[in-house]
Order: sequence, then structure tokens, then C-alpha cells
Amino acid sequence: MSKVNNSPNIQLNPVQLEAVKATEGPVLVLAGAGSGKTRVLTSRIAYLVQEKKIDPYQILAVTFTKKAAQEMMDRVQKTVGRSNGFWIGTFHSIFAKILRWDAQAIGYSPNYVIYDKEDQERLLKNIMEEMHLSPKMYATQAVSSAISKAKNGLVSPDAFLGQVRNPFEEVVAKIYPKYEKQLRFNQACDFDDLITLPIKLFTTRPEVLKKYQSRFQYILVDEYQDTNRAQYQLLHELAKNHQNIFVVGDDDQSIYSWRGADIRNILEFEKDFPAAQVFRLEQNYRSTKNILKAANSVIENNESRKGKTLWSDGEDGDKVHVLEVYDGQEEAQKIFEKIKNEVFKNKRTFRDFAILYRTNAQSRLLEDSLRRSGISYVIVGGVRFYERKEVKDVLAYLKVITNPNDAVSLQRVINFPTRGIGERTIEKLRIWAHQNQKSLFEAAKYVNEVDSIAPRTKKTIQHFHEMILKYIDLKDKISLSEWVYTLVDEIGFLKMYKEDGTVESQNRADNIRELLAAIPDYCKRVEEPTLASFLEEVALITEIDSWNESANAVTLMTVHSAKGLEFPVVFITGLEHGLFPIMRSMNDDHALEEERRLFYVGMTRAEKKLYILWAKRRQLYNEISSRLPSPFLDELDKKVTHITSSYHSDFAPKSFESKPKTKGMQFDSHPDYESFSQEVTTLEKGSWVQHEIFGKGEVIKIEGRGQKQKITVRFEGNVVKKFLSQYARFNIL
DNA sequence: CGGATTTAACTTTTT
DNA sequence: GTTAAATCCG
Repeated sequence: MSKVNNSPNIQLNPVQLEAVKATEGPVLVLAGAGSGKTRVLTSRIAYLVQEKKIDPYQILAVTFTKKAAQEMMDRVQKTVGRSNGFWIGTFHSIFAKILRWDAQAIGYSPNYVIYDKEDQERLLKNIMEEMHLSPKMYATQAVSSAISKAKNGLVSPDAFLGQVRNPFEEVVAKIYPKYEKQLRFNQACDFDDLITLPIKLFTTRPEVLKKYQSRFQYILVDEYQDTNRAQYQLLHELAKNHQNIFVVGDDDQSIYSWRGADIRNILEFEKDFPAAQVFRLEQNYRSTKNILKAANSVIENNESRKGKTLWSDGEDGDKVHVLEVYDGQEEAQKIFEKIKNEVFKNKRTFRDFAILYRTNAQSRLLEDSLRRSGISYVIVGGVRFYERKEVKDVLAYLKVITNPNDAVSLQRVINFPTRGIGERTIEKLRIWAHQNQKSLFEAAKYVNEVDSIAPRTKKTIQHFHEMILKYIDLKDKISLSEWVYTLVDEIGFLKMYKEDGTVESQNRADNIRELLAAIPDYCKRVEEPTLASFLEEVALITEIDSWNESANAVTLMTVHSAKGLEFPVVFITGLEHGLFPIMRSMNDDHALEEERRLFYVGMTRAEKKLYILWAKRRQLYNEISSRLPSPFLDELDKKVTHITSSYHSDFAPKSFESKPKTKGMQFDSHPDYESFSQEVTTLEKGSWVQHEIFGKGEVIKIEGRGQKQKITVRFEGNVVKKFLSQYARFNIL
């Protein structure tokens, strides 16, 4: 073990040290999972500042998630003693800032807003409606991802038109230029624009490029395998003079090709930068030998990779456990049995465990079981806070006031809360705006000139317009948080939800309060708080950012979200044919290899113990199906795996719902289940049932039949519940 | 025409 | 379990 001078706290192995010290010229570090890549990145930053006396201001370090950026900041703070001045951040946040400063050169206001996926699709929908394209024939999602793919690949609307291959792309080719035009008109950027607009800025304004080229003398890139063509181009532009570009990545962990990540960027780095030095970090400090052997045995099956074998001089550890279970319920139950056992026997705490799955839809079942078992847990993902409807409603007001050109947000709020401005009216306004080359907001101002709108509606629209104007005016006169409070109060968001009184409304009101609380926090944290930059920050929050690792709880998340993290004990669930690998990847070699990399990423998160589970049957998307094991399971090195089948041809599932001797279990979750099929009794209106949670109740309504049958039951205390009968858990009395 | 209520459809991964 | 579309009602 060697040491970096002046950084006695940081221990590095010889290869790591070489990589740290190779400060001049292009460098590619192929860093296997758990090989200390963050350590190398931060040590290098420390080395640049302390040894090479580089001004932090000249160092640019980009990551993909805010969390990764935050971690890098923290570590730099610890080793260098300061973290201010550095340019450490995500691709999107760094270039969003640059755009805010300099995008006026390409016709963008510093108050531009960022559209998320929902806003984007709403805009597309508007455009497609105007073109009389049925959303049924052309899914906005498909159009959106086609356009995104084009933008990430730096294919302009014109170029796209030239390379159309099928009727669908022909339609996209017509929508794409209009979409771009509308974005500009609304002074809005989608996520892809945050990368492609800086490129446009740099090519049209060489003096701006020059400014940033000379500022960023040393460029470091984390997770390089995830960069797309546009990001590559951007880095290339910035680094082309000094070529001091240092990229760290692992081709075996490339799992974002569907988002445009181009694996060629890492595979061909040496071609793009002929002077490149390449370092391989293959010593793993994270996992046991057995876990590494198992992971290696899987990833070896991939064709397109640079080839790398992780090794460790640590202990062998336990074998990798493969658990075959009966169904999803039992999968969950096995997991918490293991957790309880580990906590008891090996003195682990809840935060030592992660449960990973391929799709978010799998989380609900796991969550239910964990809740019942009393194990505290946190879920990363699902509906993000800032994507909740009520939060987005408030944000939409803020967006309109920051940037009245934003027609998408305007449409969202013009009739929320309901003011009597309906779809038809908005349509008329839109047509007028289009004909007169005005924004929708201006159309609201000149509403009197739109003949077909009723006088009363005109008045409401004027009121709305004046209110927005009032807040635009007020914005610079009082503090940001005071201003937002006033706005939320006047619109009556909280009152509206309070009157409703349901639990759901309660939650919505709480979420709005949470949003309100976030604003003073933001103002304290940032030197120059502005509404536009607050909105920017909000738009760029990622799934994993909200994960609080200090909480003592089991973490549930997708395998994608888990990249870059590590846990003593990891469970990977649902290793089934068609689920992991996911169905649509099975006929595509490249997609299948990506699924395999994803599995590899999941496996290499584990430090001490790795459990892999699959269920013989599982309910997915409202239907129960028999399942086969994932082909990846066959690839596991048999010498380091241990397979347990938790049931042995007996038909009773061991999960807690089963009550094999109970009479009349018509509504068992496995209707075709042999042992019950002869005991089915009929259920009709007026029947009495006993539910395992709600107790005794009377059936008051039956709708539909078969798997889609729904029944409504009134329980004691006048509690009325509706069930899908195939999932309901009760006995007929 | 607009608002409210009911019905239907949908889920791969996400900056 | 959530949200968008369809239907109904005033």
C-alpha cells in the first residue's frame, strides 16, 4: 500500500496511485465494481489541488446523480479541507447553470423552465392534436422516446427526416421539428436540451466555448459508460485543447443504453484519444471471493466487453444462496425470515440489508409483507415527491410566473382550482394565439378579441391573467418564501384539501406544506436564491437523492437505482424468465447483454451475503402466471452457489395466508388450486364473510365475474370496502 | 359547455 | 393502486 503525499488518510494501491498521478493528457480508468473508483477520483482532485497547485475553480467533475456528486463533495471536503469553488455536479445541473448564464446568446431567457417527462408529453399531445393525429395510433410515449433518442444521438429534425425508415418514423419526423419549435417558443428545455443546447451554444459562439475551455483545465467524469453521444460531444469540445480528460467507468456496468448511453464511448476511448493512458482497477475491496466468483461467472457470458476479472484477497465468505420459492408472498416471507435471522445471529441492523428488484411494480408485495412483519424499511423510487400531482400544480404556478411563455404549465393551472375555464375555451385561446403569433399568456390578456368565448368566461380569464401579473410584480418586492406562501394561500390549495377531509386530501395538503418548507431551506442554502434556480434544482432531483442512508431501515429499490451503492446483505428478487431478464429483451442480443450487466450490478452490491430468489408463480399486472427460472441462474458458478427449494411438491404454500383446512375459500389467490377447487361455495349479495383484517361483514354488491369480479362489503362499524375477489382474503360464513 | 363521477388501462429501467 | 378517458349530470 502506497500513499499520496499530503493525503495520509487516503490509502491507494499501486495502480490507483498511478491513475491519480497521471494528471496530464487523456486517461481512461476501467474500474470494476467495488475497486475504489470514487477513492481514485477524489484522491486525484486532492492531488491536483495540493501537489499541482491547481485552482479548484479550474476543476470540473461530472457525475450522473446528485448523490454521487454530493459524496464526492464530502470526500473532497475531508481530504482537501474545502469543497467550495470546485465544479462538482451532475451533467444536467452543471450545464443547466451554464445555460442560465449564457443561453441568451442562442435566444434563451435566463428564466427558461425545465420540462419533465409529463410536461414533455403534454406538449407533444397538444402538437399531435393540432396535427389531427390520434394518440391511440401514435403513443405519445413512443414519439417522445424516439425524439429523445434522436436528440441524444445529435440527430437534428432535418437529419431525422433524411433517415426515416418506417411509417412511424415518418410521423415522428413531422412532429419533431414542431416540438422543438414549441419548446423554444415556450422558453422551455427538456432534459436532453440541457446537454444539446450547450453544444449548440458552443458551436455558434466560439468565444463562449473558449471561456469554458480555459476555465475547465481538468475534467473528470464518473460513470463514463453511461454517457450518451451528446454528452461525449460536449466533453470532447471542452477538452479538445488541453486534453486533460480523466474518465472512470466500467463497461460491465453499462445499464442505461435505453436512455441513449452509448457503450462505444468507453469501448473506443483510446481511438478517440490516441494519447490515452489506460488503467485497470481489478482488485475488489467490497465483496467476498465467492460473491465475486459468482458475479464473474455470469458476466463472462457477455460478448461485447473489454474483459476484466475482479479478484479479492479477502475471505471466501458464504456461498451465494439461490432460493426457489412458491410465489411472491413466500419470496417476501423468506426475505424477512433471513433478515430477522441475520439480525439475531450476526448482529446486523436493518440498514445492512437491501432488497433489489427489476421493476418498481414488484415493490408493493414486498412492502406489504415487510410492514406486517414489523421490519422498518424505506423504498427508493415510485412516485417522486416533486412529481406528485398537487406538488406539480403548485410548481406549475411558479413556472408560469417565472416564465409566462410556458404554455404547458399555464394550461395546467388556468383551470385549477376550477374556475369555469374548460377545455373548449382553452382550445379557442390556443387557436387565437397561434393565428396571431402570440403566446397563450398574451392571448389571455387579449381575451376580449377572441369572439367565440362567452363574456362571463372572458371575465374569469382576465381575472386569472391579472392575478398572475400581480405575482410577477410582487416577486421582486418580498422574500421568495413569503411570496410563495401568499400565492398558495390566495389560490387556496390548503383550504381546498382541508374541506375535502379524506385521508388522501390530508396527504396532499401535507405534501404542499412540505414543498413550502423546502423554500426557506433552499434560500438559506444558496447564495443567490431565485425562483428559476429553485425550480431547476427541483427538476433535477433524482430517485436516489432522497434516500436517507442514516435511517436504520431495510432499503427497497430497483437494481438500476442501486448502482454505486453497497450493502452487507443483498437480496435480488424475481430472477425469472421474462421478468429478469425482462420479456422484451429476450429476442435482442444487445438488450439481453444489458440485462445480464444489470444482474451483475445487482450481485456486486453485496459485501458479505448475497441471496437470489425466484418464485414458481407470481402475480404480475393483474394476472397470475407460472414462471420459469431466469437463464442467468444457469450461468452461476455451481461451486460457489447453494440452491434451496423451499417447498417440496406439497401443494400448500407455506406463506402465511394459507389456511388449507378452511372451508369455502373461494377467494384464495390461486383459484385453480387443486386442493380448494372442490370446496368452492357460492357467494351472493347478502352473504356474510369474515375478513382477516376487517372482521365480519355483509356483501352488498357484486360486479363482473371471473378474475375481474369485484365485491363490495360493509363491515362492522359501517366500514365499506371494495375488493377484487381474486385477491380478497376472507372466508364465507 | 363545464364539472363530477365512474370506468378502464396501465406498469422496464430514469437524468 | 393510480391516472386518464368516458360517461353522466346540471
